[in-house]
Amino acid sequence: MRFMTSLRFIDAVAREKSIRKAAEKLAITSTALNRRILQIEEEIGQPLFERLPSGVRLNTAGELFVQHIRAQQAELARVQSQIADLSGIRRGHVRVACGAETLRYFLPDVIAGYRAQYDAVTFDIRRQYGDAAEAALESLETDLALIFDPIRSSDFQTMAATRQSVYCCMSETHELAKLEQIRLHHCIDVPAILPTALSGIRQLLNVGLMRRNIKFATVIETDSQEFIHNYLLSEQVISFQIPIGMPQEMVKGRPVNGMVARPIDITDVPEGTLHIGHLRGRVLPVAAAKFLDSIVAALGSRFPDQLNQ
Amino acid sequence: MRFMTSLRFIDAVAREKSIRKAAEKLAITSTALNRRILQIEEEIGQPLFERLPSGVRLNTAGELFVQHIRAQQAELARVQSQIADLSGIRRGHVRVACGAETLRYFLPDVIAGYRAQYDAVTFDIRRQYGDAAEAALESLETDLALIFDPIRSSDFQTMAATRQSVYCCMSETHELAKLEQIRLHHCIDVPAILPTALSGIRQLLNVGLMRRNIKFATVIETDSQEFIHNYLLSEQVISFQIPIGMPQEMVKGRPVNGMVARPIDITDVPEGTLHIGHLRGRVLPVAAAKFLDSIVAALGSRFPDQLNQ
DNA sequence: TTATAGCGATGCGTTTTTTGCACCAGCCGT
DNA sequence: ACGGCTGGTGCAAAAAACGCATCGCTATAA
Repeated sequence: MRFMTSLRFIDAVAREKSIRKAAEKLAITSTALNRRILQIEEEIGQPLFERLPSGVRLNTAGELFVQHIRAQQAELARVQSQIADLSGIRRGHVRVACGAETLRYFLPDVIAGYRAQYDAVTFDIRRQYGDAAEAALESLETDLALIFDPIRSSDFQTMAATRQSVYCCMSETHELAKLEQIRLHHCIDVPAILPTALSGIRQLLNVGLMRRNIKFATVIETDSQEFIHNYLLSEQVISFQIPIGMPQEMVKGRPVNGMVARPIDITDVPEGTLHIGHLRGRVLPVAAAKFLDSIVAALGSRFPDQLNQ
Repeated sequence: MRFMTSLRFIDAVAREKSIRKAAEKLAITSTALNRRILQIEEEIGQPLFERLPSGVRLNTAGELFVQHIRAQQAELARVQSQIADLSGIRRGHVRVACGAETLRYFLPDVIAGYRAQYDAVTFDIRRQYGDAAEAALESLETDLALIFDPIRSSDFQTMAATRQSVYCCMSETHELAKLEQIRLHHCIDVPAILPTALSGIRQLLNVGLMRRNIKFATVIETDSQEFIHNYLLSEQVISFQIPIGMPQEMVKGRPVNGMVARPIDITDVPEGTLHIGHLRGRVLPVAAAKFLDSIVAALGSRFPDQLNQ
């Protein structure tokens, strides 16, 4: 969009906090970028950036203006999506921020189903922890967020939510696999591989550990679900997951690829809530809104009991 | 604002429904304008205008896009106003649509008082009947509207309102001036000069006339309050006005410049309501918001009893 | 029917704007 | 004091926007 160029440039400089760095990313020279900024500042009537020896920084006016730019970009995307929508072929781009839990099975399924119907829609999927996802919503970098507890910002508007209890995952040959249900005290001194402290699952576990005054024998802490998944097959360790992060067969207690899941007593580890939503007050582009519908529908068919809307 | 040029151009073409006419207004050639439009259409990916032999007309996509442009312009104005505001000197531009009633004494007073404090704020005052004023709000051509009954659109958000009863105005030598209060039947066969049927006052009068089955001896119908005002001194006719359209002395019954006002019994002609407000859901520019405060304050001091907020 | 006037679209030469290169001045950490 | 970084500026080249003349089309009038 030609007429957005100068605005995009300002946004880029605000993000990079440096004209030269932004220029590099934008594939133009710093002089051209510099002059565009000076021109806009002149039109506004006052500077938008503070000039520091090490770069630039938004001043208050710039803060306001950049906020406007981002809102404007999101609005334009929405209108474009709306326009594309009425030509029959649904086009568009949907940006989703989500935790690792939904990334493995749930989102690929939903997206594949959606794209089977509307293949002109493209996606941008970012794995982000709750607070970062909320920040991305507010800066309009993303349209939708799937956040597993907790929600901090009041600007997050939940469109659907489902209660999820924590399961213990392990090789089917693991000792604990013989139990139908796991209590936390079973896990004492059992080697465990845990997600990082930012993860919602980890925070729920911490609640239980604090309550029972138990410590895990944490052998590995990682933010990679991929790694956890693979490591379970290599060593007799336990890990933790919520139903949406597992194949449906596995939730039912049956082994999948040599691994099984056993529910943890919810008196030990409380349930958490997976929230699906967007920035409060925002009108989503058509494609994003329809995709949100798909997510809600998929959630409803997977967890018919726990769904809150 | 440089980056808004193409968007302004499209807005202009949409309004003029003709590229050549719009080009003339914008002081460029039709070819330049035509090419800008073709370029934007290409970027959008589909035409925004239908080409007719007699000009152009927005198609559905164009409708959506122009709507976005106008919202964007209003937003930009708001942000600019907000930015100017934090530099201390309050700058800005306020656009007001109002009926003739408030145009004579009320608005000049309020604006003069406001500008005494903030002389960098400029105004655009348009006299418009209620429905046109509401349309101007919706197309974002105006920020505030002062509408004397009735309000039709649910998109009008009333920020203050005051009840106004109709007065009969005439030369102080007129026979009816001897009465303290006028009943409609007093006016039978008395030559009268009336505002047009679109005026709120006229509509209230019509209610009374219908109810009592009375007809005025309408000698002149005009939309010019100026004319009415001057004509009252030239011939023994009556006219009608609401308190906000008269000097405060006159409302109290005392003659001003050889003219007097007498209240009409409200059982004959019902009271009307003067609404002050803006488009629902809109965030006003700082200057407009502050000016709205001024209006509400002025209304409160003039009509302390009837003010509703 | 032809003639005409008005509309948007297009080719081409000209003007204006934007860009890139080279360089300057200022600040910081070494 | 110095090298390396920052944003800002003069000048020439490249790119975009513009205006003129003209085309094809359609509706209206003669």
